[in-house]
Amino acid sequence: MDIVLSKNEEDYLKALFQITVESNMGVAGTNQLALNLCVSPASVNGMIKKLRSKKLVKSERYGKLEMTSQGKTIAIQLVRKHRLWETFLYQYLDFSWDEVHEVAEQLEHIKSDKLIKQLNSFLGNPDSDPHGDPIPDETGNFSKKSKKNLAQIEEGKSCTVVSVKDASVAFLQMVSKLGIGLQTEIMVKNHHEFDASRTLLIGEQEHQVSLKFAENVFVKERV
Amino acid sequence: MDIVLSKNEEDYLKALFQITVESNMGVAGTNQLALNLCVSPASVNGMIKKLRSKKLVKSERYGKLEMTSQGKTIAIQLVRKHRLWETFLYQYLDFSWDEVHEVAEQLEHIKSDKLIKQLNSFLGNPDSDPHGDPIPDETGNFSKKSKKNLAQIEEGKSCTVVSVKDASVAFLQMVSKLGIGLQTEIMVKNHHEFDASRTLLIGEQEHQVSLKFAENVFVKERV
DNA sequence: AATATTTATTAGGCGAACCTAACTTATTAT
DNA sequence: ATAATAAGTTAGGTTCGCCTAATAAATATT
Repeated sequence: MDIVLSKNEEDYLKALFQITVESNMGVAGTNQLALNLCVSPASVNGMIKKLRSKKLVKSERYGKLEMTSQGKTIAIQLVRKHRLWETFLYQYLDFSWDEVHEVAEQLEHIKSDKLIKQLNSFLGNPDSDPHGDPIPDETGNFSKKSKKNLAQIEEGKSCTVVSVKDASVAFLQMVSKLGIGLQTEIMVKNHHEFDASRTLLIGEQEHQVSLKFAENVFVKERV
Repeated sequence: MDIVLSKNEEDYLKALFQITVESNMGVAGTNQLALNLCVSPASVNGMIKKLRSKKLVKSERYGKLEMTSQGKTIAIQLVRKHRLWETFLYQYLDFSWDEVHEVAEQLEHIKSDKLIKQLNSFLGNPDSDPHGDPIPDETGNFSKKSKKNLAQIEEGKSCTVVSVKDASVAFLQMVSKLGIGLQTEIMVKNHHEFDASRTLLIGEQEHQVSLKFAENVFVKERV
């Protein structure tokens, strides 16, 4: 019943899942996956052949790659493990936002159902990781995405910066000039009707930012 | 500076360390190691060749296997990681005494110095694992062995059973008849001068056991 | 000392996962 | 429609860790 996959097989499934979800047609190409995994297209081809025979990927020769529901289930559980571990590292072991990923990448391959079940309850059934990304439950359901952009935060509420959209140098310069970094706490004082701009309270300082700016900053609401 | 070893190389070092320590001459044979790792002598030979070239094992062709101090250091750090993880699983994730090993066997191969440093402080710098075995510190020092046999426990002190010596059926039957199992708490009420026998308080019941019996039960002192 | 036995090593192969180079099929542009 | 480009596949080769079978060295026995 319980299929045992190698670390590599798992990595392929996870990457494939990510790509297929992003390309919202649920498909991906060989080269795309190769690029993502820093591996040659030939290697991908071989692995896909194997995953196909294990009924985790469905696709015909020369056709686009698509995952079976079983393949997706496995990938989602890997995401779950990854994000639970990130949460643990962040909350209990004093890892910073940007350090968690690398270690979680290793931890997610540990094989033990009990481990992940217990880790989950130890963490109090969290529904999002330190980056604000949602943690799917045991059955694979992502509740609601708890990662929001700054523009979605209501007046009077506070939030913590978890990431910024990869954007122009100008944007990043502006970000740092405002004193915004990862973990920065921001209180949204006002929404202004006229131009949808926002007044933010960052530390002791008030700043006025445009809607466009706010949409490029990702935050996690304070609970 | 920091040598990166494969999971297999690490497993060989750990097993070799265990064997060489047990054979208190600090040496081991190829076949012995092969037996321990459930692998053919030929495989061991190949790996030893590699470890030798990495200066982790010192031994000449056809000679007994011996570890270099660097090899030992690495092995001890693996033991440290293993036991810290066991402690974590046991104390925080509700794993039982006999479930921890298998998962710790996987977790000990995670590469991250910070992880183990933080895990250690999270656990409060423990000096022994749930089996009562000592946890070496960052520099590789085993403080004192905190695993004791029941006969070493002073009058009036309490302890918890962590293991029993592999022994005769008769002994094991006696153990279970007294209501002793893993995790059982035992209070040592008296040492009797006459025959060195002990009076134990197990739960509500008092029992009289011989010195020989007490020496075959391993316990961890209550802190 | 000569032989037998145990222990260590080499030789030759297999599977997983990687690579490069060459090829085929599909798509796009002229 | 045909040629050029992009995308997917195959072939042949590498490394790592494993195997079995055959050999060489060390140790034990007569």
